[in-house]
Parts: sequence; C-alpha cells; structure tokens
Amino acid sequence: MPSTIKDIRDETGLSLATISKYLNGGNVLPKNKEKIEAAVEKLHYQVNEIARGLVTNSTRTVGVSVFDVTDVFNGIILHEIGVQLSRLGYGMLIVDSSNDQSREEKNIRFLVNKKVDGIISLPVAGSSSVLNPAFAADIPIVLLDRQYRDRSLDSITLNNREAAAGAVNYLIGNGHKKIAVICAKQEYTGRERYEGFKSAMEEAGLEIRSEYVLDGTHSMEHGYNAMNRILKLKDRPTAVLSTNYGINLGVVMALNEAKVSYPDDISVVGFDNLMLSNVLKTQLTVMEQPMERFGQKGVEILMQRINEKKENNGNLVHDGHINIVLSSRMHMGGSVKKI
Amino acid sequence: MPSTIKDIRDETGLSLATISKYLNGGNVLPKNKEKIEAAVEKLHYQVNEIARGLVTNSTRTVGVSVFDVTDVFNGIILHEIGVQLSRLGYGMLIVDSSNDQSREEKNIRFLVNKKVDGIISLPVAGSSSVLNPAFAADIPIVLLDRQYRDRSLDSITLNNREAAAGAVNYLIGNGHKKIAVICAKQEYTGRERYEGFKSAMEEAGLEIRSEYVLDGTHSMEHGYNAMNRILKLKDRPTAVLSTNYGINLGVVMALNEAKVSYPDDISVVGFDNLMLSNVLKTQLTVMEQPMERFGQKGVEILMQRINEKKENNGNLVHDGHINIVLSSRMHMGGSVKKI
DNA sequence: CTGTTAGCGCATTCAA
DNA sequence: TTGAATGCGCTAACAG
Repeated sequence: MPSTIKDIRDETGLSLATISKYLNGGNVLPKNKEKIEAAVEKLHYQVNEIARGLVTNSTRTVGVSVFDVTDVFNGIILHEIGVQLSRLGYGMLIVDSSNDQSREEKNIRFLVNKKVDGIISLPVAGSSSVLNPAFAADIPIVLLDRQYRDRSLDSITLNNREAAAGAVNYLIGNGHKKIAVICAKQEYTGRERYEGFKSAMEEAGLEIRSEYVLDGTHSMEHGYNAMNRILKLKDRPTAVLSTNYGINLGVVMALNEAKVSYPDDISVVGFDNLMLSNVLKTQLTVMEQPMERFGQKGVEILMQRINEKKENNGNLVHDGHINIVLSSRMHMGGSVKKI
Repeated sequence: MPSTIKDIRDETGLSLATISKYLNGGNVLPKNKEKIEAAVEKLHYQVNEIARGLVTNSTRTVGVSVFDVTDVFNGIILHEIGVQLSRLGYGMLIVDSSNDQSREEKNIRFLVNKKVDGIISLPVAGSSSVLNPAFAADIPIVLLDRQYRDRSLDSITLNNREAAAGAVNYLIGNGHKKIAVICAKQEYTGRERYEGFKSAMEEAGLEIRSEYVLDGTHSMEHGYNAMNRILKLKDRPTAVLSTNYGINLGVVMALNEAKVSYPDDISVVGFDNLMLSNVLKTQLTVMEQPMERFGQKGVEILMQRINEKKENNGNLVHDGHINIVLSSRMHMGGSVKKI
C-alpha cells in the first residue's frame, strides 16, 4: 500500500495542513522542511493526484485526441505538445481514434470523465457533435490541423489554400502549364489544398484536365499509384503537385522505380519533408508546415482559455473564437526545372 | 458546472446510495430506474471518475510509456493496446519519453501519481531504476519490445536473435557467403539482432568482415548512408541484412537512386514491412514482427497481474516473471537471388 | 508559521 | 430494495 499524507504526519508529528502546504510550495520552518523531506524519502511518499484533483477541481492534465496515432504527423505534434505541457507542469492524456468517429466519441467522453482541464483535438472528419460531452462539461477545447464545418471553435490550422496556390504559382513562374495534382479531397486539409491548386490554375487561365487530378487518400499507396498512372499518360504533365507527405514518398518511389528522374523528366513540388529530407540525393521542393508551431500555439491558446476560465471562477468565457492560421514556407529543393 | 450525483438526488428524491448503486449496475425498482435515467439525461450527468477512483482505489486506466511517439512502431503498438484496453473498459494514459531517460523518469512518476492500475512500458534503454516509483507503489508493470539487463520483469519481446539468424541462414541457403549487415548495436533489439547475425555467420564458418558491419542507429538515414557505403566497396557483398524498418527505407532509397536493382545486383533481407509493402514493385523479403501480438499479449499479461493483485487484496504478487517471446515469421518477397 | 475543521463526489458499509 | 452515515486522500479556509 502506498503511503499517504497521514503517514507523513505520524512520522513527523506535524499536521496535515502544514505538510500539504509544504508539498505545494508553501513556507515552513527549515527544521520542519527537513522532517517532511526525510519522511517523504523514507516512506516513498507520492502525491495522490486523484485526491488532489477532487478537491482542487483541476487535474493539471490536458486531454489530447488524435485521429490516428500511427500517423507520423500526429506523432510529431503529440511530441511537441508533450514538451510544452511538461514545461508548464501539465500532463497529457492521449487518446487515439483510429480514424473512427464512434471511437472518437467514446474517447472524448473518457477525457471528460477523467476531468481533464482542457482538450486538444486533431479531429476525425465529421460533425462537432462528438464534442458535446465536453461542451456540456464546460471544458476548453482547441482544434488542431482540421476544423469543423458546422461549428466554429478555437483552432490552429495551416494556410492550406495559400500553400497549395503558392506551389502552383511557383511552378507557373518556372514556365509550367501542364500541372497535375495528387490529392485527397475527402480529407479536410486535402480539400483545402486542392482548392488552392484550383484557384491558382484558374487565375492563371490554365486548364485543369481531369486526368491531371488524381484524387485518393493521404497515403504512400495513393502517391505511388497516382504517379504511375501519370507516367503512363500519353500527354504527360511537366509538373506534379503532391499535397501530402505520404504522397511524396509514393511519388518518389514510383519515379525511382520507373527510372524517371526529377527534375529532368518531370518537376515535383511536395508537402512536408520529414524523414525524406536527409535521404534524397535531389531534395524535393516542398511546402513545409511549421509542425512545432501547431503544438506550441495549441497549448498556448488552450492555457489562455483555461486561465480565463479560472479567473471567471470556473465558468468558460464564451465570446468568440481564436483561429490561428499558420504560414507554410517553401523549402527550395532541386525538384523543379525551368522550362 | 457539471452536475453531480447530488443533483440527481434532488431531481429524483432518491438517496445517493440508491443512485450510486444503479449507476454501477445494481438493481432498483423499475420506476426508480426510469427516474434516474430521466434525470441523468436532463442534467447531462457524467460520472466523476476522479471521485470514483478515490474511493475504489482503482482508476480503470493503464499507463503506457513509449520511448518515442514519433516512431511508427510505437504508434502501431499504441494503437493495438488502445483497442484491447477499450474492449475491456479500460482507458489508457500515454506518455512519451522522446528517447530521453530523464523524461521517462518524470513520466513514470506522473503515471504513478495518477494512480494508474498498471503500466505498460516500451522503455528507453538504460536502467530499470526509472521504474522505482512504480515498484514502490506496487503497480504491475509489463515491458514491451525491450528488456532491462539489471532486473527481470514481465515482458513481451521478439525472438530477435533467431529472427536475424534465420534471415542469414536463408541467405546462406541461397548460396550467399559475402553478407553485410546494417545494424544498431546501441539499441536493445539492434544488439540482439546483430548477435543473431553473428552467430549464424560463425556457425556457418563464414567470415564477418569489418567493412560489412555497418553500425549506427535504427533510422532511414543510417540505412541510406550505410547502403551507399556498401555500394562503394571494392569487394561488394552479394547480400545485405537490414535489421530495422527505418533502415529498410534508407536501403531501398539508396538502391533506387543509384539505379542498383535488387535482387539482380544485390540481395536484401529486411525487418518489418509497414508502409513499404504495398508500394514496391519488387517486394522485400523481410522478417516480420507480429505487431498486434505485442499489444494483445502485453494487455493480457498486465490484466492478469492486475487481477491477481485484486484477489490478493491489493498486494502485488511477487513470484517470478513471465517472459513471452514472440516469433517472427519470414515474409517472402523477391529481394533474394539464388547464386 | 501551524493546526483544526470541513468538504470535494462518490461507493460502501449497515440498518431499516 | 433503500437510505443514513462514513471515509477515500487531499486542499482550503480560518483561527491561533
């Protein structure tokens, strides 16, 4: 049986209040401080956060819901969130929805029952109703990477449209007119990026040929298959926009395998670098997301909300939402040729 | 403010005890059952798991400590653990150590303070002393993937040595004598796999040439650099053993880039498939780990321990440890040539 | 600075 | 079956 604060009392002869105060950073006489520390050491005392949480009505824990833990992007963001929270003395409770909305619903409920002080969610697509238990419990929420269409919430997202449009304009600036896109319209970011592609093409008065739009999922498989289909086209595009990291990987694999080289035979602009960057002889030109910023900003906004709530004696402040749109930056590789 | 069981009492006129009993599956009169359900619905009542945990001394939550959330392997195992636990009505509290032992120590302490019912750890290499707080609190622990040298604990590991030896023997069976290995001796699994390579070579009476042993980390970068170094060797090996998934990726990238094709120019045996499997024209022959089994078995053993502890009225049973060694299986691709 | 007291929300005796 | 009373381990007044 783990020892409690009472054991410390019996060991030191001090009162519960004094001990509690010291453990929470309060001032006590030096000799009492020593007594307590000795007892803590001797009895291997560890605070029972459960009991503490019950009385303070705060767990110093943030719930983080991700759409897929096996996704590298999720992993990187989780990592950054963890670093930030730990710096603030907060813990994190991670739940994984495996891209399954019903699982996400259960997860949110779990977090609410666990009385987390706030929730950061990288949501599975769909309706914001999965968050209802959190709304009912007045728990601050920040969305990362994706947003809901049916409800406005605090969020950190990427300027997906501008990023994709920027990539297209860069290609156009290099003389390309026949530009293909490998995308995933069924996903939030994928749709946004496709829209960016589309508007840039239209503004430039360029034709969007249906065989140049390869729609699928954000995955290596899709990138690989799509690129292979592009390579078989009679009228091949001179450039390809890959809208996701997984797609990048598949594209490069397909090109290598077919012994088609970039940028000589075809130009490529991708999204995100990750593992790929240190490995390729010819680096990809990509639109990079400031991954760390997602985590940093997400935690920052959430903490702001949590503090607002405290100052408003426990009631969530409802007066509009903060939407932070992060800027992507273009990383110049050598995968685009001037023509 | 979220509603409590008292609000249900005021709403229904019943006593706390009756309501509590019903909420925990006890029997009540049909009309009372209806009353309670109506009140729960109306007030959006959610059990406060914190309070419940305090009195039951059980949180129905398992702590999972991983050495690196950004690692795909970790992600897959986390996913499986989550599925299993959720099936059993348990939640999971994930903490990420970022391959940093001091962070791992803080994380374990965090889990202990959060009163998790058990801990599953994919440990950062090092000493088992990071688990001391958990030992002191009598919390059941199961290790996954890696073990400690200084202390025996319940664990699920792969037959790393046999797997690597099997891969080597397969190459030898196909006539190869000059076999290189790209490995990571500084990591637990890496060292084991190297040992397997070594003993198989020695048993077959084959020379282990120092320039054929490329030691580094379990990463794409290492695989890429090592393969490039191998390709530059005057006396090139006829086959290469890649001991990790990340290394596989780097190896394939390097080969593709150099336009060296497998198995014609060089044979390759790797470890694990993951994303790679659906993408390559010529699939790699690999030793596959039964990823799901790690999660399944880990949860199974932990639950066994948790139940034993309950039956022993709260005291952990200390009578030896369970070490489950999972078998890898060889997945036949086309990356090995008979010579 | 220290100790006494009360209570967080719930499950669990034990009587009725 | 139900209810009144007790306590899980801790913090937050308040009084000393």
